[in-house]
Amino acid sequence: MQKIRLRFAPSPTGFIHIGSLRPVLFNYLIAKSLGGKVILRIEDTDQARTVPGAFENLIEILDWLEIKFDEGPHIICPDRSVGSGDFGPYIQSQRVDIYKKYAAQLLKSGGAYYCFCAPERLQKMREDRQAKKLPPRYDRVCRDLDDDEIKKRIERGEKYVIRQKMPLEGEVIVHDELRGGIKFKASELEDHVLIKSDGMPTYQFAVVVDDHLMQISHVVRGDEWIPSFPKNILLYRAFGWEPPKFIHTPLTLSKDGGKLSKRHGDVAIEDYRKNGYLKEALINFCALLGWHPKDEREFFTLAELEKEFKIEDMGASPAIFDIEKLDYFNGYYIRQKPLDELVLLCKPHLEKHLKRIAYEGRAFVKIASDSRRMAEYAKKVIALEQERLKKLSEIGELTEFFFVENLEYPAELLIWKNLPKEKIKNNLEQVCEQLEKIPEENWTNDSIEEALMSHIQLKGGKVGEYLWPLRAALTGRQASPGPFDVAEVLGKEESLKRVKEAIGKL
RNA sequence: GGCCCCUUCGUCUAUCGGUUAGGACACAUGGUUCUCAUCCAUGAAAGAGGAGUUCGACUCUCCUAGGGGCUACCA
Repeated sequence: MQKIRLRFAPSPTGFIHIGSLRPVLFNYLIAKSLGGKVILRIEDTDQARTVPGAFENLIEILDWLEIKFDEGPHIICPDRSVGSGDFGPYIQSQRVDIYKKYAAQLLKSGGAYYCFCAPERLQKMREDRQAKKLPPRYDRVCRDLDDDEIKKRIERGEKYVIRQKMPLEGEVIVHDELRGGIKFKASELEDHVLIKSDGMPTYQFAVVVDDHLMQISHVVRGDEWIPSFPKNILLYRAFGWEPPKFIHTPLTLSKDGGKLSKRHGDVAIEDYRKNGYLKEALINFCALLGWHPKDEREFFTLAELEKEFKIEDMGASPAIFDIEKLDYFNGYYIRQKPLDELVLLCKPHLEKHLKRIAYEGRAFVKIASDSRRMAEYAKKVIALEQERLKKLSEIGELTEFFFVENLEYPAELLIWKNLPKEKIKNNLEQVCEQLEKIPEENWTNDSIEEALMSHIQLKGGKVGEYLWPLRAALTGRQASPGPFDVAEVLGKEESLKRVKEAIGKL
């Protein structure tokens, strides 16, 4: 039986697009669920588009997602997700000799031919044909050059490419695991370039050679490749190779149904990480785009997906990237996080925000400027906001009032349901009195709650008449965690200070 | 223009010829010791259109429409 081997084959042309998450993930999940291997191959045959650092970037982000590869380019750091393997090199620019060898084989068997047409001529030819509403395909002028002429022109130093020789008639039926047979007329196919004039292979040629040599069993790639699918299959046939199974994943579209582009928000996976999305959320969300389990569960960890993923449960229709659902998953996974882990995750975001506050020259509360107690304090603060966080990046803005000393808010914020100012003021004074009575060592949310609630009951007042002004005084906000929790974290001294400030405003 | 892919609530989707068309996000309403959030309950919300096949079609076939992709010596 054939071994299960899948590959992810990105081009190092920049960041990894969020739309590529689906092909990577599905490659990985199919391999894992079938007990196979995943290979990382770098497709850098377009030298002009290759950008420095993109490769490292790629590794870094894949690593972050915890998508590990069994084989791939050897890189220095051994702990990283990419090791090496027996089918290298895994970087296409290092495999040109291999492509040349196979191109020569095809030339000899008549599956390919030399073409000396100048790019300028081709350009013009395409324009002419387009003007005549003809498909702008290569006009095959070099298809039947005789051997002597070819030899002469090569000796003369003319530049050439090698083109694949397509059948002139008949049809090619290719098979996609998701869609079944797809029919193409051979006459619609172009004699496309296999080897460019700089000696580099085109994608079309390199994938076929590499996938065969690397013994890939399933090709999972975006469905933008379907149009060139028959050319790939014809190449396999020309070589007499057995093609792997093909699965074309549907595209991920933007909210308005178009291509996902910068105009609609972030497109790089890296940006999502920067903005406080958890990999768990990204993976869970993405897995459900085009895959669905037999039952109605919807929360899946990577490990669970590795076990449960099935090709049969995949769909072929395109999906819209709905950031609101991603946010929901993100909030869910943030709530699930153990506090210590969450603190670690929030740390860079919080620090960034506090740095900005400091830069603006605003004063911090005592505890926040005490580096010894700060960590413990921040942890308590984060605990209070955990269930309110949708993105890690929100932590700074959300918890600012815990750190800055002078809250700025209008006096009206303290008013609860049109109650007169005097009444609110009086209530806050009562609250203040009650809080004063709680000893420092007994300053916990429970005892604060008990003290205040029994007082309110005694007075026969409505809870909101006391608690809303208290909370507003402590936080300076419309919305926040509850007043007892906030008071406990703030400490007795700071809490009383804020209540008194509020009284002063009224 | 040509070729190809796709089409169930606004969104992600379940249904593999017979269902009150199910779930989730978002939305609305109510409840949970003040607000927000969480959590719970409830509600509104869908088979693009037209022909067939069939006792019966969301499900199969065809046509139309809409959306998307490809059409390079880019991937």
